[in-house]
Amino acid sequence: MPDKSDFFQDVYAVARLIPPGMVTSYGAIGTYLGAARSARMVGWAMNNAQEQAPPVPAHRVVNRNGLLTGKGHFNPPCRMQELLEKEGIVIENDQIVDFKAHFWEPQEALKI
DNA sequence: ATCCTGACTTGAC
DNA sequence: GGTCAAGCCAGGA
Repeated sequence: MPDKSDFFQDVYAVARLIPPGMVTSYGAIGTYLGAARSARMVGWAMNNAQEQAPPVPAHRVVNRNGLLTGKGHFNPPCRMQELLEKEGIVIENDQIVDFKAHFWEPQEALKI
């Protein structure tokens, strides 16, 4: 059934596990999946995530800088920022304020 | 088949 | 501390 690699499904699964008000980085997911050097694939997976039936909170996934790099890839751009702000995350200049405090690590959430 | 690009990360200067 | 360059895998031309 896996049209795409299971890696993609795994990325979606982890992304959906991200609790509201929390954000994570592509590398964090990649590292958890064992693809630390393939953070780009995580981003590519997110591109398909928009077509996935179960909505994937891609807006909770940002780069290691806490910068909303994928903002322009959303259906309506800037939607990402609004969604994050709606969840209580403060964003300034397309960058998450106190990103470290809102950082969510799959390895920690899924218990080591 | 090659070359380039891309929602990234890390190491080095 | 910021900036540059290389590495990474997949997809499109």
